[in-house]
Amino acid sequence: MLPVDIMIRRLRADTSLTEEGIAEIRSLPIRVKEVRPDSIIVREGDRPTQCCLVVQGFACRFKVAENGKRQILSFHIPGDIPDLQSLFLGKMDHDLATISPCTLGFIDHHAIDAVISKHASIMRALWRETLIDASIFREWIVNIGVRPASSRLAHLLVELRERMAAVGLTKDDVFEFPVTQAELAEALGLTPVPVNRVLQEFRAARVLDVHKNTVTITDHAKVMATAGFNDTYLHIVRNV
Amino acid sequence: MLPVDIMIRRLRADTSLTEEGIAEIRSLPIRVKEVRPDSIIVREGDRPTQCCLVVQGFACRFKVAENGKRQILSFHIPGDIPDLQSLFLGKMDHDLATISPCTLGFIDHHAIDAVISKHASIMRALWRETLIDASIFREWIVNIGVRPASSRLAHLLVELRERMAAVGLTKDDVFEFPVTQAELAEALGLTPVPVNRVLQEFRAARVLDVHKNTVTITDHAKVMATAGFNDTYLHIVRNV
DNA sequence: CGATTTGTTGACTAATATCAAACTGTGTGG
DNA sequence: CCACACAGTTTGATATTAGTCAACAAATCG
Repeated sequence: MLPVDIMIRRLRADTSLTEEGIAEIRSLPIRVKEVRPDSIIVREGDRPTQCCLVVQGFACRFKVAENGKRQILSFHIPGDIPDLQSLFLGKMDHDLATISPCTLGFIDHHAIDAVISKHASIMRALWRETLIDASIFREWIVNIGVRPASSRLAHLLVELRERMAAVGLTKDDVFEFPVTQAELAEALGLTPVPVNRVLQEFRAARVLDVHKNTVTITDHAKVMATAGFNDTYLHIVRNV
Repeated sequence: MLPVDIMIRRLRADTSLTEEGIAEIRSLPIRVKEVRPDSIIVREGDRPTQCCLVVQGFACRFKVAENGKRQILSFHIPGDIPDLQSLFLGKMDHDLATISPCTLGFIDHHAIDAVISKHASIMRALWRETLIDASIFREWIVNIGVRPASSRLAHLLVELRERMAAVGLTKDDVFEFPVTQAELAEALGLTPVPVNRVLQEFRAARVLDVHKNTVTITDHAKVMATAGFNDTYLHIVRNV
């Protein structure tokens, strides 16, 4: 599979994308790079001239607050373009980093500019991606704002399951998740101790298991109920 | 001032917007409506065919979680188009409501579609607005995730001050803020009791005062420090 | 195989939530 | 103009959740 294929697999969910548009995306020049885990890709304050496509592996965006605490803002899986917003927001307001070893594809802003000017269907599909990105942030605000620790964790894991499934990266209810408990804590507005305790409860109750970089959802109904999960916010279009 | 002027005042911050584009925006058909406080404008699950411009007053977006708790996702001030995302995300994933009495302007999706297809500069300016919206969500995740109650409150109020200032709605360090303590709590992932206590501390320390729908920032330096505020995420372009 | 990171555990603390009541201010109708 | 109603704010007491600290165990990596 070519690097660009994962991007197309994602964008195809947007039915307004034409075959001509897809062909155009295929012609985008992408510089592929292998990157070690825990490497910073773009830093707060940078003015990127390119966007980064996650081809393989996990990445995340984060901010470090004035009190030194790090907040993870999002996890990114293959098919995501986590810094697409840099196309129109000159300066990065947060960092982008790898979590696991990653294959990344870099696409110049001016190349993207050229295809969106030429093909309204691509413009729409990419704009839509940034809107879904925002929708996920909203759900994270709800998650951190009003849900107790166990629901937060369940919600995050179900969200990842759904997003991984949408690009074909799940096997039933098992998916790769190379994220430490400390990172989970930073994403959920918790500390590692309660994260560990909730994970153990889930394991003991045979609800789900996070082990060896892999999430296994055992009791699907229970996880969804604990999470209070409603997938509307992911705006996933199922091609029926 | 025409309803559309507040929108233009906002979009002018985006320097890529041409005079021709501004003329085009002026020609957009806008249906103006006066709306009572605490009215729902669009509901989760709706499929809007129009966008809503806040001309006067305060609005907010929120979600109600499965446990019945309401999380306010954003506050909206004149010049904002809080449901602009509905242009490309068919179904609303949250509610939009007024907080104070509001003047709202409704613009049909197809009218917006028409101007963005015709004028790339308008497309960019509007896309950019949705990206700033997302950037503010990110900062809210940080705010709720890692900051203590007093910083959260200070941060929210400074953000509003900056955004109000950007559309000329502040008078020195005083601005209108018709939001109850209970609503503040819902926006900050807190409950009304600690919100009240923090506000009293700020008042006693002559740092800031929230009274009669008005925020008065008394000790600017102290508020900024307490908030750990860095305005990068607002992506405000100052026309020097 | 030792070094380092990650996960686990227990005891204790701190922050915020919860509950319930009282108070204040504002607007309304008699 | 006053009494009342109502929304919003303030207060105190207590409960609960999650944080902190520190030590150890297990897994992973060169």
